[in-house]
This record gives sequence, C-alpha cells and structure tokens, in this order.
Amino acid sequence: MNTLTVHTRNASSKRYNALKTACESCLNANCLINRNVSSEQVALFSNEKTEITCKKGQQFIIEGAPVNGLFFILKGKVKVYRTGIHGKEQIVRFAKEGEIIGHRGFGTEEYYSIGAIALEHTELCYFSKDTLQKALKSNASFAYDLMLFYADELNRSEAKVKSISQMTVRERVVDTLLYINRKFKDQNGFLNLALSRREYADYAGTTEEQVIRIFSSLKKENLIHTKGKKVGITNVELLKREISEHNFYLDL
DNA sequence: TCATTAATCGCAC
DNA sequence: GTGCGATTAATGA
Repeated sequence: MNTLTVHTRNASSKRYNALKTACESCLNANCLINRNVSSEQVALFSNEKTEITCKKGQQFIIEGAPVNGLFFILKGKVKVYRTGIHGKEQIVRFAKEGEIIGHRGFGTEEYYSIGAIALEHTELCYFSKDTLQKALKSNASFAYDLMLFYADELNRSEAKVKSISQMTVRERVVDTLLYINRKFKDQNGFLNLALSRREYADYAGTTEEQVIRIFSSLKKENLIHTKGKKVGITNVELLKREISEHNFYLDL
C-alpha cells in the first residue's frame, strides 16, 4: 500500500482563520512583536498565531501542562500564580496588554510551573515555540527586547523574595498596592484593576484577614480609600514613605 | 427578589 | 500574626 503521508499544511487556508486582529493591523504598541518586527515580517506572524479569548475567571494555563508556545496578551489582564502547600496560591505577577505569559520553560521541553487566569475579558495571541524560535534567531532586536523582559522579570522576582522574607505584612501589602498602582495606574481615583482581598493576600504572601485589617488601618490613616471591591490610593507619596523608611522600597 | 459570594470583625490561640 | 466562625454587604441569576 502507499504509505505516503500527505501533510495538508495549507498556508493559504490558515489566513482565513477568522483572526479578529491580524498582527499587521494590531494597535497594541506594547507588543514585543509589533515593536521589533518589520512590517514585511509581521504578516508571517499573523499566519502562525492562534487567537484565544478568555472570559473573566477562565484559566488558560494549567500548572503541569506541557509548554508548546507563548501567550501574548492582546487585551485584558491576567494573574499568574503557582500553587503552594495546602493548596494556597501564590500570585507571581499580574500582567496586562503587551506582556508575555508562559515564558518560563521556553526553549526547553518543559512543563508549565505556573497557572494563569484571566481577571477580566482577555484576548490572547498564541504562538508556537517554533515560530518564535525562528523569529528570535533572525531578528536581533526582537531577541534583545525579549532578553530585557527576562532580565526585568528576574530582577522583580528577586526583589519579591526579599520583600517576602524581610518586610512586615503591612509593608508587603503597601508594596502590593504600589505595584498595582505602578502597573495599572488608577482611574477615577481607584486602581484600574479589580482584585479581591484574597488576591491581594495571595500576592503579598499573607492572608485575606490581614489584608482587610491593614486596609482598614490604612483607611483610618487616610492613605487609601475603598468602595466595595475597588481600592484607591489617596496619597501615593505618603504610602511610598511607609516602606521607604525601611529602605526596602523597590521601584519596580 | 432570593441565593451566592465576598468583606468585615471579634475572639481564641 | 494566624485561623475560625458569625455577621453584614455586595453581586449575580
């Protein structure tokens, strides 16, 4: 019998993969691809990518699943976490549009050591490792930018080890608030990211109750204000002083 | 509106 | 500082 296997890999049909946002017309200026890849090359990326939309609360990376590629956030916000002992989740970072998710384990045939959940309606662009490896090898500025991203991640990760081991719970909560503020800014006086008290706790490495207690004492000191789930920083400078006094302030 | 889920608070350890 | 449970507020079906 004829054992010839026919690979029906048809590039032209891929083009009609119902992409809502092709790379060449993407407006996301933070995207590493958009920043570094020339317009002729961008079209190639579009052909290879898969778009995924996630509802709020939907998990798109499962801990332990094999790594096949990388996610870029086109729109939305996500949390990246690791499950610790007693099933407690430790939030590693929060990410917004233009950022990369699932980069650990990239380059090696590994499994995800992290999970990722959408915090709001999120659109993701997914690229296979092959596609990205090809692009990185042929595009130095792209590779360099990605390296900067890795370096920054490592720096932040090390800073986090320090904060968790040396800062008090109160300082860690304040640090978390400042981090969210730096990253997501505020909108109408409230942080532009709705997190539950539990999520603040999971990032700061403490418990929900502690976060509530610290929030209420910070409120009494007029440093922050809350309205239901929303939290706003009343005076960023004063809040910064809370931790700069201890010389643990990290402007990351 | 009723049912869930989240936020608080008090209290013991 | 932490953990549990009761109460209250907020949110969603």
